[in-house]
Amino acid sequence: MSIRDEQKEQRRQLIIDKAIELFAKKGYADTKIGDIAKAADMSVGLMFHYFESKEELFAEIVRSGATATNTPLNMNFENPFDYFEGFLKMLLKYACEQPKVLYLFVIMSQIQCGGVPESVKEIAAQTNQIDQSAEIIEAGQKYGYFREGDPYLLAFSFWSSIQGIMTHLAFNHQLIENGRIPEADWILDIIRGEKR
Amino acid sequence: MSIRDEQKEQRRQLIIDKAIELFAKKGYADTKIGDIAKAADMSVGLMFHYFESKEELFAEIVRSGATATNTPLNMNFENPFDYFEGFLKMLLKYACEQPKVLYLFVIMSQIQCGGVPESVKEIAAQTNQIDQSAEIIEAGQKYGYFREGDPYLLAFSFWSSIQGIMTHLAFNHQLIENGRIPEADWILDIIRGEKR
DNA sequence: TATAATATTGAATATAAATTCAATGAATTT
DNA sequence: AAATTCATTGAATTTATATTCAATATTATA
Repeated sequence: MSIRDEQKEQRRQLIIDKAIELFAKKGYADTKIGDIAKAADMSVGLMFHYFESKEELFAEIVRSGATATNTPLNMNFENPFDYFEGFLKMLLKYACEQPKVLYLFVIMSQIQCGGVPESVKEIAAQTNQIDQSAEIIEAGQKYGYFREGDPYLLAFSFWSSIQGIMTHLAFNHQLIENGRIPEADWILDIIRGEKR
Repeated sequence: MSIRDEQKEQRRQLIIDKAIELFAKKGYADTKIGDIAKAADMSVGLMFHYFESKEELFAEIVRSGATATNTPLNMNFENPFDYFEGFLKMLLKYACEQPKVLYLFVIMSQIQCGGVPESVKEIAAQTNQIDQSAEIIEAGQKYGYFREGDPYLLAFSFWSSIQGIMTHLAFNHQLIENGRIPEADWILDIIRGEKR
């Protein structure tokens, strides 16, 4: 790759990093291209040299967010409850090691909000954690791995709590600066069944 | 009140009702004045005869939402955990009796989203359930009424779950058409301490 | 019925933000 | 160093909506 290509790549990455921070803090609708340009210290017009549109920039971020929030999925588990337990632990570890992941998590949790283009909502819908979790919970309830109740609501509650933690950590960075991974086992009690 | 005043009031209420439904379904940013006008079967221009602006219409709805979601607060309780238990039960009963409350709940949960004017966020901030609950939880943890853990996160999780239920009910009306109030005691386990 | 007040419309205007573009500067290649 | 390609800017354009307004219809009051 030529020097110019490398610099272009770095510049793109700079824009993406600044955009991630702004989108996480203010949401898609309230983050103006001008805000991102200012944060990346360049003119508004130049943004369009690097990205086709605000929507496409956001879409790229959401794609990487979908990957990041699914990363812990590549793991083995004995039973479905252990799967959630392992997922949660890995997620927290991963997020604390790479604070950018925290921002991505916040962004992913905002996608169903107003002002977000339909095309981006579709990207996120493909990796919808809640629906996937609800299926696993429904199947596991028969064996007592999970408590009784509407599987969708249990999954929703579980993921909302994770998002709450992630958002909390994202904007209270001092909580993880010592490298300790926050305690969050209580989240598992939301779904825990009597066999667990 | 004159006939005209009454009709004006009814027309305002019609707009508000249609707007509540649309705001709940699509969010503030994605609901255009034209959408509301169409739903209320009137011209866009006429909307401004009844409401100063889209923002003011929304603000009025949010104000009524703040009242509605706080209504169950007027009650007695023995200890702080019972307070949450009673609140939850009353809320569910109230919401199922008046389905409009469900929409208001959905709207209240969207206010921190992007595209919502600052002035409206401030209205909602005044009745912030999470912060209020966090204080109660923190105080009650000393006596074992609530589980250990970050009080803010516990409160966040508790309220997220309630919002999940409310949203679920709002858009799956058949779940309450038989008049039965849905079972949701598991939400209390999120915050329950060993003394409860 | 005549007059005044209010309701309603559709077209014109305002606004804010994204996007395009022509011109310029800087770097790379020949 | 001349020519070519890419980076950058700031100003002009577009676009999508909210908002205003002059004109008209409807209803209430005298």
